[in-house]
Amino acid sequence: MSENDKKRELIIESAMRRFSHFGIQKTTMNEIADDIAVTQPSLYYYFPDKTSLIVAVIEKISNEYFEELEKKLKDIICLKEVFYKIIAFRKGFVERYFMLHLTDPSSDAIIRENCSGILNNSRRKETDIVAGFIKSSVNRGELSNVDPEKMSALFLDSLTGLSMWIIARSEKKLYPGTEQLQDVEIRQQELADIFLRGLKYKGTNPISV
Amino acid sequence: MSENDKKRELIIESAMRRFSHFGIQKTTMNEIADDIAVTQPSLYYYFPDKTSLIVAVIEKISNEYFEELEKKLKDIICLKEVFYKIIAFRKGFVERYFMLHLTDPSSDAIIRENCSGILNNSRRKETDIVAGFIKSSVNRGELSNVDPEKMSALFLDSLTGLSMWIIARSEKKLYPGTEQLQDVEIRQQELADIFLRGLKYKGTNPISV
DNA sequence: TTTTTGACCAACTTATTAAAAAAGTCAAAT
DNA sequence: ATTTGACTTTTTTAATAAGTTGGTCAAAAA
Repeated sequence: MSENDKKRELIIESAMRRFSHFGIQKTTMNEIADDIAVTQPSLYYYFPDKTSLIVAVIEKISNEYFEELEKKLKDIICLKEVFYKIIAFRKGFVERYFMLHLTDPSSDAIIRENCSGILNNSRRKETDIVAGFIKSSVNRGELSNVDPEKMSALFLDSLTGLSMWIIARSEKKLYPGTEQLQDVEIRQQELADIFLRGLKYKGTNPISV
Repeated sequence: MSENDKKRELIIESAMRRFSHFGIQKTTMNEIADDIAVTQPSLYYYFPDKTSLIVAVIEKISNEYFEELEKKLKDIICLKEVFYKIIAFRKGFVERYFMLHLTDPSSDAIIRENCSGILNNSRRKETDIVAGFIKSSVNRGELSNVDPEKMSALFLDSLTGLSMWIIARSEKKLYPGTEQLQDVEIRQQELADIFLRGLKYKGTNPISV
């Protein structure tokens, strides 16, 4: 890694810290420059504008997400364990990066407009990962013959939606409280259980599908 | 119904029309007064302030919701049919009252602050209704022994969350488009199917619960 | 050549205020 | 009991001035 790249990283890391603590709007290029003891114009040597720095940060966060997630899921095959690990991991991620409002409809327009591609890719990637586990489970004969991609997307979107809705319903605060996040995790686990077990029919299926 | 009550109703109906078309903020008491050909002070004879009119409107909408919903669900016992009817009904409801942003975290503060009780009650009531159907289904031996209240709340919250998330992910417009609402319905139906059938295990359950 | 910086400008926010519009009141009329 | 004209108060909106931030550039430093 060249000196140049190192400095770039330093800038991104400082921006990441400030963005995730104060939010993007409340972070100035000068503050980031001060953090790493250079003047503000130096930043513009590495990033043409603030937007591209934001994009770089979101990209790094996305990479970090999958790096850590894949580490967590390594050597796991049990689908229930996979689901629960993802839920727990997402909780930690929300705690860390809530201020970025990455899944929030009322997020900064700048994120929606410049990072939708990254976020869409992330969603697709996570869907693919979970789909892989579902597929394995199907192949092992544990699950009925379902469309892994579709089920995966439905599961993950339902998790995200459930989280959004629970947090939206709670008193609007700057950060979701510990109990709220706890509640989100529990309800998401319940939903995971439904996905795994469903409302099992006894005997033959009385409801035509 | 007294003359007084009739006029009250007239006011509420006009407010309902304007609120659901233009939104609460963009509707003035004068416009409502004009609609029913009285002067603005007359409204204040029936409602002490705008807030109480808003509350009355939300209350009426909530009542209308359950009245129509219970009509739709009358004589239905098949749980799948119940789920699908609710999903279709909610779609129509979102179309009609989207401008009120009743489930939106970025909704008018006035709604959050004054109508949270009504909205919480509505949520509880709908949960109870669905729980009743689930209970019946359990009693008929169609479903395994689940907690109907819990399952009902989980199902409905997941539906709402999924809807929020799909609409949030789409291009932010004034109104969600027809295709988006269509997509929401389809995904919600898929989720309903999961709740009904789950990812069925073949043979004995290999995943400990 | 690569990187950094002081000095600068332009674009965007925030604060302030004035004007307009809305909410809300009340005594008198119906 | 209900409605209204005339009114006051509160809230929004519009305009604009002051300050901040994003962004540029030629020259200096490494």
